[in-house]
Amino acid sequence: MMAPMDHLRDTFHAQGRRLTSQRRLILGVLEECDGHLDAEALFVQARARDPDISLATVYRTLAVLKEMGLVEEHSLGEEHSHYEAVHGQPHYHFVCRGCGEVIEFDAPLTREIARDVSEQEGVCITNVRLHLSGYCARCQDEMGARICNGE
Amino acid sequence: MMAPMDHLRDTFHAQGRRLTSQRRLILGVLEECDGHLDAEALFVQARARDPDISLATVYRTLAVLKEMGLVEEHSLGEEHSHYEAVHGQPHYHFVCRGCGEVIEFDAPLTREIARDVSEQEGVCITNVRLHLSGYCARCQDEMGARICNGE
DNA sequence: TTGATATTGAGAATCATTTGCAATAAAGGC
DNA sequence: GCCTTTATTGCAAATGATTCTCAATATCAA
Repeated sequence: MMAPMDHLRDTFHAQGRRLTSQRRLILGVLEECDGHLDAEALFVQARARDPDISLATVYRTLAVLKEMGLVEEHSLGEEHSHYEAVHGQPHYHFVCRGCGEVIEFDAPLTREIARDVSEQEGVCITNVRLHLSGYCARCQDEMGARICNGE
Repeated sequence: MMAPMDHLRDTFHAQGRRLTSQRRLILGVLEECDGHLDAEALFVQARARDPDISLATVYRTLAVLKEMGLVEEHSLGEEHSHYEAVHGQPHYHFVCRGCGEVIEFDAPLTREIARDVSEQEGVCITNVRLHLSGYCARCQDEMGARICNGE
């Protein structure tokens, strides 16, 4: 049971890669739980459906998917990386320092910034990452709405 | 030989911390070579002046300085962290994927973005990180100015 | 000077991620 | 379908960055 024309397989073949059940699975998990999973969480999810899959394969597959542009890697919480299936619109992240919640948003102004920097510095920009952190509404309540402007 | 009023010492004492020769040294190195050193490079520089200093101390000191707001940590090249002494103006980074050069710039528009997101999502933002990557002018020349909009 | 304790150096420990290698399984040709 | 080639996998060992343990040391207040 697979799509009439197997895009995915073709995408892989176009680069001399093979579409394996593990790769399909990992990409699938990443698309369903569309949040921002780290390698370990992804591994757990994947292993639920294929008990034999290995963590090394998760990492290797993530590297491949990233190289193919199907997945993005984020260094959100400072520590280890999180991965997310690429869907379309560019978007950025806010991470709550309290509870870790991730909020995605778009900010058209970044394109303007990129253009400015590109002109002023003579560089060409292939990637923009904007990462805000602070406290979400809920966490602000819980702590009495103080804080809000220091670090 | 130290400043008439030893600000630094006071800053440390105000937080129940001690100002040691190692801490002074590390902060010094970080301020002189004002680039973006990683822990290892910093360690090498520091050891040139104090052969007994340990890598663990470098990490510990960086953590302390970061906590005190005297130093910022960046995850520039994806891999390991780089550190930079905080001077004043907020600023962001462009990293060349070719040669690794880091260009700093300011972008007042980020404040606008932060304000927007803050309002729309009800969050409070304590930190903004903007990280551009691409190819610097030199690297573009070397590769024939192609590329410039993929990845 | 002295005592209390924050900090250090050295090395072991940890964590995330990568790699070597033999076994396995896609894709292509028959 | 059956074979062949070789990309991919699983496992375990290796790596690299960072953190921790602990006894020894140095800073600072009294």
